[in-house]
This record gives sequence, C-alpha cells and structure tokens, in this order.
Amino acid sequence: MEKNINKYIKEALSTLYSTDTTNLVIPVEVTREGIEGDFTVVVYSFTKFSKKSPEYTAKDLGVFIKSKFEDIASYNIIKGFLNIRMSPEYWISRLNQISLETKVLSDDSLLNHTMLIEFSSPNTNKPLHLGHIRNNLLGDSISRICAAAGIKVIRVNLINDRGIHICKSMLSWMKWGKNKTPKEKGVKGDKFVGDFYVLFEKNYKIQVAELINSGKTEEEAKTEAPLVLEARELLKKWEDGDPKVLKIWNMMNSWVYEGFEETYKSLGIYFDKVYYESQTYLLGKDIVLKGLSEGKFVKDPDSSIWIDLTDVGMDRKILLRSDGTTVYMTQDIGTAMQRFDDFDPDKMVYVVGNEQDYHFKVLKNIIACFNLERAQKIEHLSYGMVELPEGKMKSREGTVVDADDLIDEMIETAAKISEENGKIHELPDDEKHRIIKIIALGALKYYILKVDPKKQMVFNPNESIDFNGNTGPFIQYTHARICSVLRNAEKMKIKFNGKVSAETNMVDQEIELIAYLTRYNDSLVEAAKQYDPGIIANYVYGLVKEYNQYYHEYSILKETDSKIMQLRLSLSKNVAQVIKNAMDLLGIEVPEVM
RNA sequence: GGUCUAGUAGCUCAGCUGGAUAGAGCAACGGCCUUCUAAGCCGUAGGUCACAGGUUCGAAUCCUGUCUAGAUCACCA
Repeated sequence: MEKNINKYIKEALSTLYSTDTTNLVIPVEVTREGIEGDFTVVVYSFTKFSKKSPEYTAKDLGVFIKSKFEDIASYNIIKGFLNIRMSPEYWISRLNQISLETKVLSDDSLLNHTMLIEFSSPNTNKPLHLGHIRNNLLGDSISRICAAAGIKVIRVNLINDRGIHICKSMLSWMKWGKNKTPKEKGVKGDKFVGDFYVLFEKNYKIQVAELINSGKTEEEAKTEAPLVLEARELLKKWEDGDPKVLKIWNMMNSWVYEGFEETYKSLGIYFDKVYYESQTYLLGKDIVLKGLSEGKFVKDPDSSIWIDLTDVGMDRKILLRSDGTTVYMTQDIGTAMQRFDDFDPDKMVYVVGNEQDYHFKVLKNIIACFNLERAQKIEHLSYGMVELPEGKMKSREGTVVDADDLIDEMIETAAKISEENGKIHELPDDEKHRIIKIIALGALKYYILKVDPKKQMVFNPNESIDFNGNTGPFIQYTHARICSVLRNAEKMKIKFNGKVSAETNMVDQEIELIAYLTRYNDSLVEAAKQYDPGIIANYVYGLVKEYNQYYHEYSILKETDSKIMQLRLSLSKNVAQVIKNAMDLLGIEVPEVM
C-alpha cells in the first residue's frame, strides 16, 4: 500500500506511546467511496498502546502526522477510522514520478529467483480443447507476471508422447488410414491423429458389445477385445524399440506437433524447453529401482513396486507395474529430477488441473525420499476445471470445445463487431486482420484469466464471449481511444512536456486516477506471489472504469488552462501505458486503433 | 466412507491475511452521439453473502457443525 503513511503512523505510535513498531503491521486502506480522504488508517488495534478510545487514538495520530509531515493536507475521524487526505503537491509529484519510472519495483522475496514452470502438457492423441486453453493462458500469464516482478522464468512443456493411448491412434491409422497423411487430406495434424483415436474407440466399443452378446462379462470383453490386444502388442513393440513401430510413432507424433505448434502460435504461447515423456520415463524407472534397493519403496509378491505413504495419511501408490512397465508417476519422478539437474531452480511450478492434487502430493513425498530440499521447491498450481453449463466436457458425448474452433469463432465475432462499430475500415486488409485477431484473443484471454485460477469456471458456448463491459475489448478500446486523443493533440500541435506543474488545480477524480496508477506495482507483486492473473485483470478494469468516467466528464483537448491540459495529457498517457503493461502481463495486445 | 475445493444478484464473476453502507459485467428497463472513438457514460431494478452456532468493539471474510455441488483415494494418464 502506501509506504509513506506506514512510516508516518509508525513514527507517531513510537513517539506518542513509545510503541515498539518493528514488527507492527499498520492497516492502511484506500478510503472508501463517499468519504473524504485518500487513505484510511484503521486504529482499533492501536488502542492497546494508547489506552484510549479509538476516536482519541485516531485524533492523537492525526494531529501528530498533520503537524509533522507536509504531505498530509488534512484528516478526519469517523469512529476508529483515520481518513487522511494528501496534499495536491504530493499527488503531482507522484504522477511525475510514474512518468519517469520504467522499471517495476519488486519485492525482495521475489528478486533473483529462478522459477521453472510447466504448463500445457498435452497428450499426443487429441487436439487441444478449452481446458488446455485455460492451462496455457494461465501458464503463459503467470510466466509473464513473474518475469515482470523480477523472477527468472523458464517455461517448460512436457509432452505425453508415449503410452497405450498413442498406440490406439497408431493402430487405427495402420488399419484404416490407407497410408494417407494430414496434408493429403487437408486436415490439421493433431486433428487428423485425434480422429483416428476416436475411430479406434468407436470400433473398440462395437467389439466389446459383440463379446458381451456372446456371453462375456463386461470386464472380460473390455480386456479381451481384439483391438485392445493389438494395441497392447503395439505398446510392447514400441517399448522393445521395434524400428517399424518407432517410425510410425515418430511420423504421427510429428503431425501432432505441427498441429499443436499452430494452436500455440495463434494463442501467442511459447516454451523455453520441451520435455518428452518418452525421454524421461526410463530415468524415472531407474530412480524407482534405486529407491527400492535403498529400502525407500516396497516390492509386492507379484513384483510390482509401491511407496507406502500411510504414515503421512495417504495411501500406497504404485510406482512400477508387476510386468516392470512404468506408470504416469514413474515418468514424473524422472522428469522432475531431470529438470532439477538441468536448471537448479528455486521453485518448480506445475500448472495442472486440480483433479491431480493427490498426484502432486504423492510426487512431492516421493521426491522428498531422495532430496527434501528439492521436494520443498515443488509447487502445484492447481486450477479449477472449465465446465459447461451441463457439467463436465466429455469427448464421448461430443461436448468438448475445440481450441482452434473457439479461436476461429472469436475472430469471426470480432470481425463482425469491428465492421459495425470500429474505426478500422480505412486500414489496409492485413492491418485490419491483425487488429481483429488482437481483439478476438483479447476477449478470450481476458474472459478466462479474470477468474481466480483456483476456482472452477463455467463456460457457456451458446452465449458468445462478451465484447462489452468487464471484457478485454472494453479495455483495449479505452487504450485505442486514448491513443486517438494523443494523435489529435499532435495534429493540433499541442506540446506535451511530460511534466505537470506543482501548482496545477486538480479535481478529486484526477487525484483518484493518480492514486490508481500508483497501485500498479502492488498488483503486480501480489499477482506474482499468488500466481493469480485475475488480480491484474481486476486492477486494470478498475483503472479503465475510472478513466472512462473522467474522460466523459472532462475534455482534454478543449481545456483552456494549459497547466490543466498538461495534467490531463499526462494522466491519459500514463493510463494508456499502464493498460498496455498490465494487458501484456495477461498476454493481451492493445491496438492503437479499433 | 476418508481427504481436498467450492457455495455472494436471474446468469458470469470481484471482494476473503476481520473494518465503515457487500461490488462489477451480462440480461431487463429509462436517459446521453452537430462536442477528444457510444466496444463508452449516467440512472432504475435486482442480496437472509447456502444454513446454524461460535470467536469480538466489529464477520461475506476466522473456527465448528450441517446441507449442496465438484474433485480425488486405480497395475488410467
């Protein structure tokens, strides 16, 4: 909050009541609407030092700081609340300071840290869907936020490129693919492979039904269906390194990666390093075997290997199957250790849905068996699922919202709205498309990122994402509008010297805007600490609302007092800059015309 | 059954490390474009902050219990 107020109150407390203020937290807030003042100190907790009523305590403090510090213009007291008004000179100097500031002042607890963050982590048998979009956007935005707060960020993707699910797609293609490639069929690579996965499931289901009809139980049918047996055989061949199988595997995966790459590109997402499960699962296996020999794990009579976590209130968890093949956890152990070796980060953050809370608890415990320090660096950024109004998305019921389709729809809507309301008609086509895409993605990203990551969120595909109100385009629009004003100022040969005179008359709204601008740093640091882009989204929305009211009420370019005009230009310029910076943290671009 | 999340306006969400009168947007209704971009601004209406206790000067916020919803506890990933 406001460091000066903090300091002043502490000085007042120690002088007036000889309070030891070293570890004291001073509750300073922004004064609420409708009450005179800029900051409010809640004094109830100080009555134990003053031995006086809240009102008298507030009065003591008010008198002290008013007489001692010239920043303080006035104060008033309502019950236990000391409302402080800062001097206009103070606010103007703050505004001029912002204009000069380029670097964000971060928190010591964040600087010089290295953070490795894993996000996206797709399977190679399905195209990306709405759930992945939330994951990707969160990972991207948090990476940006932490980097802006002074943390060294390494973005990592982990591709789940092996396992029975891949074999199903492969088998399906080998049987019914007629040797066709995505290019020949004109289909995006990940969709192409995904379709074969669906085809497999379809035929598998038919086989299961037939077996049940011929008298098998459901469980028997599911494990004995010829297709699933073939898929297992394929997996075995893959693990044995059969060159023919590996060739198909490589080919199909490369199709998928091409498709993913396209989706990442349209979302504006990138990684510093990509890990593949196929390259870490054996390392995980080695670590498990080592752990077994060191007595950390136990081997069952059927020779499956387990960790027993009943001491810490959890269950037994399997680490290696009885046939010696690896499970999901095995590779995650390997990947984690590999990354610690590769980058030695201070924090290792996993952006993974909350359905895997238990998995990461167990992972932490397993890593702790080998290296306690490393285990403590692991953090699971657990985010809530995206649900449809009817409930969970189910691929079987065809209710999955495809990522590419959603982006395309957003672009279509943005184009329509721009056609109706926008000012981009006279721009060249490619520029027009660029801006439409910025708006479409702005709407989508803001919609998803403004929600607290921890919370489950509902997405209704029938109601398109809004472009009015608390939305990305609304914020982008305000930026474009300010840019327009500044362009006009230039046309009118109005000079903006970048500095506001200390004698400028200000209205309350102007002070409020300055105060809002000064809070950008706090939001950034808070968002970085909590891994919550929603804090940034809320902040920038509030700023924009405030500015729009002001913009509506006061003219900038028609102002006759030149000092006031400089103030308004400075405010506008700073608001535009902060919008740009804040939206950048969300991975959203802001257009200068729209 | 155990564990973990969550429940705030018709809908989608803020607010939650206790502070003053619980906020936005959407949807509904009514105003404001010959005036810097109306994707905007102003107004009306909409609430037992799931419920019940407790803690205290003060509780949407903290604690306990209950109800509801979701997740998880696999030789799936």
